[in-house]
Amino acid sequence: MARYNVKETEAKWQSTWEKRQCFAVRDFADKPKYYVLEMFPYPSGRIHMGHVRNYTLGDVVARYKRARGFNVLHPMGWDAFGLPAENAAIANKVHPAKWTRENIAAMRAQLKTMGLSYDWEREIATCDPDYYRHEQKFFLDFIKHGLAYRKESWVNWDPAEQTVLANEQVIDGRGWRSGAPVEKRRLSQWFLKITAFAEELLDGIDTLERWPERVRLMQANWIGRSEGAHMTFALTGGADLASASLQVYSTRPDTIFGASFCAIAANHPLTETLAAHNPELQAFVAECNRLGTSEAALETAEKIGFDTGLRAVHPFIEGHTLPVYVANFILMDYGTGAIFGCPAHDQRDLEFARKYGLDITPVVAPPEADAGAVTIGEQAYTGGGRMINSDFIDGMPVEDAKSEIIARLEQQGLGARTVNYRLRDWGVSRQRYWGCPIPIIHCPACGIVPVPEKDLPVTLPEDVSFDKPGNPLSHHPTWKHVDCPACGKKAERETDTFDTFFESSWYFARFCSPLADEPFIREAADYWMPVDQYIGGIEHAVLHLLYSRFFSRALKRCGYLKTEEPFAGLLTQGMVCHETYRDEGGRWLYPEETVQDESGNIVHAKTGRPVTLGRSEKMSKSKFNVVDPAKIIGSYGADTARLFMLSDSPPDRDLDWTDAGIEGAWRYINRLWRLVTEPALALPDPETPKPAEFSPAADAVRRLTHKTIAAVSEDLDRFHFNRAVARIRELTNALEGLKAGAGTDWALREGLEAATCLIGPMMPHVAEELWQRLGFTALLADTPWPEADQSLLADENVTIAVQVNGKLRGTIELAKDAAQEDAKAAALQLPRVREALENKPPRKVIVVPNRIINVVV
RNA sequence: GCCCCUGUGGCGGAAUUGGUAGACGCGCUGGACUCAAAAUCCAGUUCUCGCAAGGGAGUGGGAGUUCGACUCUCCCCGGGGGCACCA
Repeated sequence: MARYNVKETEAKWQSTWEKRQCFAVRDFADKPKYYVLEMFPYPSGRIHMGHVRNYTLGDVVARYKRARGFNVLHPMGWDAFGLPAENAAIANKVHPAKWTRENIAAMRAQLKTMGLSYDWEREIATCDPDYYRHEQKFFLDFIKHGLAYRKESWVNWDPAEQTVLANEQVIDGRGWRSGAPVEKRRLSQWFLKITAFAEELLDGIDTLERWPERVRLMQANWIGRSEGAHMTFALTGGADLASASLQVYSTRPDTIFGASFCAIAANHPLTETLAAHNPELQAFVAECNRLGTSEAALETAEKIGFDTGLRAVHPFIEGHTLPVYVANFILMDYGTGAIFGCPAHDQRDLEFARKYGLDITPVVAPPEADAGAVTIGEQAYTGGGRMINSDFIDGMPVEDAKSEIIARLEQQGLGARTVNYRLRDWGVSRQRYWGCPIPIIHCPACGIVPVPEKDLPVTLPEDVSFDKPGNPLSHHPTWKHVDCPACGKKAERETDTFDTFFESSWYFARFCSPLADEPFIREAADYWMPVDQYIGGIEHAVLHLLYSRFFSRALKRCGYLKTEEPFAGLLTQGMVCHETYRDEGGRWLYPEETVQDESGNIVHAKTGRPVTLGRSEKMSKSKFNVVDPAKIIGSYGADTARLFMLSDSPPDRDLDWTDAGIEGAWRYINRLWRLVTEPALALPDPETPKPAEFSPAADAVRRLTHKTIAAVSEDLDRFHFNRAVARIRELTNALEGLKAGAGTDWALREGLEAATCLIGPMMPHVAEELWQRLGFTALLADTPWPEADQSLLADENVTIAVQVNGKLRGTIELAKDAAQEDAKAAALQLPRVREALENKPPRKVIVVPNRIINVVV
């Protein structure tokens, strides 16, 4: 029999599935719906191993659920706007649209070689005006509903990408893609009011039971809810500011009697007012801006302040005022950008107070401390206890004191209980060409004028030049010049485009009706949403996943959808890693550049110089450790790559790529192939009736077959793909060992059918081929999942472990559910148990039915 | 600094949730087939003492609960990740 021909077989079944439209899905059916989605790719031009892993996981789920009788939606599309297209345009003089289209075509072809069960009729690309015109409409709706607004503010400017970034896109003070240190700039920008849903987004996390705990935690931390109070201090000391007041936010209003100063941010409005005629303060503010808030800067930066000369009036101590500083450690965009400092109970305030010689008054006595002898050394005390030195709240526990202070503030009209969030609104303006144009016109007379709906979409001009730095849209000779829709006079288009996360925040809902004129066909969206299982990388734990949760709520408020949580289940896959090599100078080397010398050391192939084998790291071009999926699929086939991706690690853990692992997967495919095409026993026809008798060996194999069906089903339900593979291999091993005997040929056939069905979602091509060779005319892709025969799941006999004092001393075979007394007697008869007992009766015998017996001597 | 995850053979990983630790795979060792190699097949493979039968140790380290702990509790150590002048 011929060797398994991968190329021919995989191509054959891919075209058969396509011809028969096996995976085209219709809205609505008697069957329950199941929507499985993998995070759609950016069309970089080539798939990488991360894609292979992601789409393999999704495809196993899709094919499995389909076999289990679900109406499965499994679509694919392209997150097609983004900076790499513009960079390619600058570097290679190719238009971003052309570059993107070509990349999509190349990647689609590559994905098709993987044998993925997508409904390609639902394919979408976000750079298509038929896609992005809808988000222009959404944006106009958001403005109407108060969910989008424009404001001038300090923003994160990425000097490398020449654009603004959202807070979520700044990692350790650097741009998330460029890695360039982010600068602060003051710009007028569009924002989406994600903060309007802060509470809902936080509460909603509790309903996401099928999300990984750590993603839920990361989102909760990002939203960052805290409870405290706003309080207002009257200001004195500045002639023209006599009537002004200062609002601060504190989570510790209870410590107000320990307050010794107030501090405001360098970019606080009050600071700006004061600095207007104060060059010294201007210099100080410049210094603060220069230092920035990057991690490195913060670790070394000293807390510095500038005494404004203003005094803040203490709300509860008659005649007492506090100095007001501008301080570098106060953030304008958290709380109110102003605080009162209580040095005894806040580490930052303590450091600041020490530097400027301010009072340090303890007002909380730790539970174990003597109230009279509380002193503060190097560490501020942030724990609980009872209030001291605090007038009317003396003696109260901290929590009661908070309530009491807030009550008094409210009585006096000086403050209120407040919930504060770390979350800030999502800045969506980008100074880039390759994105969705923001449908706004700036009119000198009318101001900001939304593009009327009848004029949508605002499409990107094709004839752009990337010769000049900056946004080609602003350089375009005609595009931005329009008449104001309101007054008809000359006006200018907004030249900013949306953050590309805008596109990925709703594509999952678009897949429900991808060709519709309107954004969503309501019935289709209501039927398919939410996504039952979403699969992708952990790197989007906050960014994309939080934006999408917000977007669903915003679209609901605007009347488009009813779903609040777009993703009911989330699987975050681990990275694909590969070993790395470096030469003596620490430069990365390709694995091919290294060889083993006679003594087994790894050396440079050309120079013979020593090479160090680094740890396995995420595949990346810069580390020279990338393996191209196209090469693997080309030589071993998609099934091999898929099996390896599934069998070596659980999906949420990092996966180590090894050539040996791929070889192992390839070997297994060939074993299975031989087992079906050259069986040791002649296989009966599919319709052959079940024999009346089975030899013990045949019976054992049948039991294993049905146990495997049950166990693999459960494994797939829980995404334990590596265990599922192990179990199917176990079954294969047993089938290989089957010798002639009563009913063995029938049992072999039954086992082979089961193994083929069970491995089908993971290795669809070879399974489809084997299914045909087993004599079936229907496609495996259309075949229902096998059912385990319940009567074969339970064993007749069980092996019971026998321990003496917790140590294994032997096993006994007994009928299942044998009487405890019999089991005990049998255990005590074991020679090694009798030895241990030395003719004395045991002190105690613990019998766990069908499992273990422990004799205590 | 705070929060989370994680630690099991030479390696990736299993272990019915407190009941025979190491399934399955990789690698390695020996053997068969072959002129030879590849492929394939068979046997073995946690460590340690022993010719063997068998004994001892063993899930990062230490204590504890239990007849029995990879699993539960407490302390410590290593690795990874998230957040971070957040008032």
